[in-house]
Amino acid sequence: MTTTDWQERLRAQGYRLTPQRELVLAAVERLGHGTPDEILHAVREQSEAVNISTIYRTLELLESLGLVRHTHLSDRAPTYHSTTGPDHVHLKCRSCGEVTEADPELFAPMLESLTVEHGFTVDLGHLTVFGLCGTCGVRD
Amino acid sequence: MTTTDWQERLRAQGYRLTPQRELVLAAVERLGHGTPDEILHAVREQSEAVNISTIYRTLELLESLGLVRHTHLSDRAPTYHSTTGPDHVHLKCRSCGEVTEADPELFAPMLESLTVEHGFTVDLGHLTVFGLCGTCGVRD
DNA sequence: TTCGGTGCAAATTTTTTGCACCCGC
DNA sequence: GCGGGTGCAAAAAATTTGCACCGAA
Repeated sequence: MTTTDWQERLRAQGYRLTPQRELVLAAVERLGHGTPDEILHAVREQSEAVNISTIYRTLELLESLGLVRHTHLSDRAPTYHSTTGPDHVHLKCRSCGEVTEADPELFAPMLESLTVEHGFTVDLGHLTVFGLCGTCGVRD
Repeated sequence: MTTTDWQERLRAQGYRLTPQRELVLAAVERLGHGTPDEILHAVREQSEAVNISTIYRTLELLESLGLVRHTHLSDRAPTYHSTTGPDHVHLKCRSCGEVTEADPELFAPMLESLTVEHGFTVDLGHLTVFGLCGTCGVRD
């Protein structure tokens, strides 16, 4: 593979392209979504270790470049996911822990209402909706 | 004030009514919403200190009783709020940090869509929507 | 009197920082 | 070679836990 767009963008802003940065981004894309610690382990499976501090620093950089984003899929840890592919909103089941991705289109009425009622512009990419999935939520 | 409903419910489940538990609940109601640390300081203003471990343990208990709930108003800390008063969804401005409360009614179409499309039952009380408030979001 | 609850301190867990050395450009 | 980037270890934060003592019922 030749130089990609993001790699050029990285350099255009004075940053350097390092193997660690490539590994972390690749790991996030492979995982779908993961916490810093999960990303660390994913990177290790693929190659030699990258230090956890570098994971944190790299995720911060990648997020500032818009290559990854984070949301909170658990009460305790930030979860990063790649911005490659279509936007989506995360649905997290409180019972089984399953994470599904919903079409942002479903949230259009909400965005409209919040704009009209509160002048509020929603950041859908960061949104995670907690609740019960179809399997866990069945009653009677 | 005489014995309230929650106090009886507490005892009905074998728990004891302690001054710490009353202080923590009062602090949460007074603050509107706050992190464990903010609640600790709020309690201290009102009376003698309560240990931070007790704050954590008490919030967990109060949440299991349904007297308080938590959501995530910042990337890092859980924020507790009392369930007294009407339900509401939190809107958090990424720019100025302001937190506003939105009418759950505005989210009805979203709840409906997620039920239909994913069989997903939303927990609105835990929801916090990030974005830009009317003041910060104005462009041009 | 009996346990559940609290304070305290130590242990964990998660994230951030300082700094010497390394390597991309 | 220069200056940003990384590894390492120590520092900070944020929670959790073990345990002896206290006090609500």
